[in-house]
Amino acid sequence: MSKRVTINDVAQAAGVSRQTVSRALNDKGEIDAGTKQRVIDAARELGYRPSRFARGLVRQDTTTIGLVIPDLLNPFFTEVAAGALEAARARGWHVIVYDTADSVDTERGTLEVVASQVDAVVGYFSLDEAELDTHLSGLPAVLIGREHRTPRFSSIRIEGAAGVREAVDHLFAKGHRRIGMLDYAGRAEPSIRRAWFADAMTAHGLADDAVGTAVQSVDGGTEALTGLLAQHPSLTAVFTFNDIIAIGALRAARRLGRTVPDDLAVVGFDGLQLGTVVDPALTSVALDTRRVGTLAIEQAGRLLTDAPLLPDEELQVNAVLVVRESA
Amino acid sequence: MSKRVTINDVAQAAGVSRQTVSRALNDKGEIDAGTKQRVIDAARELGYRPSRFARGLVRQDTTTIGLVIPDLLNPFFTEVAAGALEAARARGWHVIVYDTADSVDTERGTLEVVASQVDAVVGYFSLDEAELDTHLSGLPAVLIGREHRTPRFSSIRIEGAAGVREAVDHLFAKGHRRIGMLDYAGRAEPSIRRAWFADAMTAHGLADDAVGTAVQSVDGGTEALTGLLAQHPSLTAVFTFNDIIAIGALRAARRLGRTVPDDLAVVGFDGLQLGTVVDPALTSVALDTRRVGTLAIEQAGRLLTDAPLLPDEELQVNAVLVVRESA
DNA sequence: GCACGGCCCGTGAACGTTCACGGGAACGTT
DNA sequence: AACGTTCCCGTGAACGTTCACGGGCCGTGC
Repeated sequence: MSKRVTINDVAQAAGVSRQTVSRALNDKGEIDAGTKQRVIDAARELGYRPSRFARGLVRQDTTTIGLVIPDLLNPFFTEVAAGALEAARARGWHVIVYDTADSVDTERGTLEVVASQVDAVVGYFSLDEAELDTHLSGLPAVLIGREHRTPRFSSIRIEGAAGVREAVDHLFAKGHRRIGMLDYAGRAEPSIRRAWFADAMTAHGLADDAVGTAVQSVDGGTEALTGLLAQHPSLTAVFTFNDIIAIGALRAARRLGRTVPDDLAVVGFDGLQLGTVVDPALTSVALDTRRVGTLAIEQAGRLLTDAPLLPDEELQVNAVLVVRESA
Repeated sequence: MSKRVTINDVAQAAGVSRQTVSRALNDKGEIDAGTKQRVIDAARELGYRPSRFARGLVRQDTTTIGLVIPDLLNPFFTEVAAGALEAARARGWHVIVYDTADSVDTERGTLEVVASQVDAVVGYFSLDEAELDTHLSGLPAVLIGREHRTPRFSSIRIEGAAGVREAVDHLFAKGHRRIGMLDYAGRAEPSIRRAWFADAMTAHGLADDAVGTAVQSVDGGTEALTGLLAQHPSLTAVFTFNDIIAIGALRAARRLGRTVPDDLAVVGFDGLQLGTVVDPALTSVALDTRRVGTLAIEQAGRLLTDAPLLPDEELQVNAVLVVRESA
């Protein structure tokens, strides 16, 4: 690792001072066209690249955001990340992406280093707020898809009660009376989406007794629906925790000889682009994932400056039913 | 924006010197347990976070890589990005991701700023090497999926001739004689994959005359196959530029009443995970996308240190046929 | 002839942290 | 009593850049 080329090396090579080199390379003006060219040539000749650290130290302008997600290959997080990247690019900000590989330990590890690398952090975290706080040591943070309990944090809420209600309304209107659900198997307690579904069912006076759980994968959805239908053969429709599981359910239905949506209606959650490539296209309670990412970045920006924070009601993304083909 | 809390503020609050604060916060040792705790408390009290710029200036250890891709929502790039993130995490490196939104102007814009933010850059670029060079001003760079012409750059090659040959062999063995192709419509000249296909076809003495082009989307694939089959109804198999287009082709076949693979075999390229969620699962000439990302990061690391670069033959990812259900 | 303004360039200082070094106090050893 | 060790802590310097300021030179106007 040879010695670094500094601005002084360029200055010496061009026969001028530091400041003149700085002026030439930053289009500052107050410099003769001839010497400017001479400096530029010298810089290129020596392979000079300014140190981002030295530059960042004196001008406090560049902002870098950390984006922490459990798994970039999960299409939901991909879409959120894309939204965040777009919003950041519009502001000229930089985004360092951390994939925690669905591991709590990896999450801890990244949190440890993220605090010293970015100006604010945004993302999906699984740790509780107390531990987050100790790891982040005061770093501004925006939690996505999860309520914050302490004023220490800010968060982007996902509100799906109305959307799920819409979905059940839709199924009910189509004549469905036996509707099951495939919940997420990853946590101990039932999900909030499960609660939304229960509310919508009881609102219609329907029995809410056919519920299975699926792990987070297409295969998980396939297995889960197969099991659920074995237990409850009379089901004519099923609502799933998310689109990935729904796509697995689609496959299970086909393998069981049930055509969708005639023999079995399927409604997912998230509204991923992925739902449009399968056949039949997936009906889903859709989230504006791009907006989730955008909001998170926006709020992070507010935290970074003295600008007023986004009001609570804007920090919410509402899911709406998108009817495609599967229901 | 209130004044920044510096290490001196903490030192003053704790009644010690800079250095002692530094020792306490970095677990350096040579410090009394009591004062260490006192410093930590004072730091937390004041909300002190060390400046990454000042720190980076003096210890030259943290490395940051820029990853430039045209579109994170394109599953191929998502997988490459995931591979790169994983490799970077294993090394303790940070990755700033830039999505150029499939726009050459955006690519120019990011190249302009990327040089001053990262230690090396890796990714898919559409600009020619000359322009890349002027924008990057000496920044180490690894080009993915594209040959480098000048020693200025390094690159990761994608070699698919053998894999495509495998695919055609497979189709031939299954009795297919009329095999078409859907090439990429985005560029003026035919793609290299088109050439690989042509070679494989002539090797079997088959006519290579049924070729259409598709834009980069599922819908594009659907339209393109519909058109191709209208022109060449006798086709019994089709090879596509990539999996996205293939999935569109799958849908077109179904709409035309052709069951896959019996009435029409479909073979894609890339081997995306996405190909396993559609039905029938997509047979594809598969790339190890994770390895593409990993290699790029590895080579970037070599460029950054004095370690010897990866030999040419290792900088290549070979596609192999993965037979699933569609052919 | 002199003052003044514009153009071009250089010098000290500052940004906030870590490194290298030195030094005092307490303790034990001879 | 003198000396060496260990433990703990502080001070100058350095990292590489930009900012604020000052100053020389040349041309212009009165």
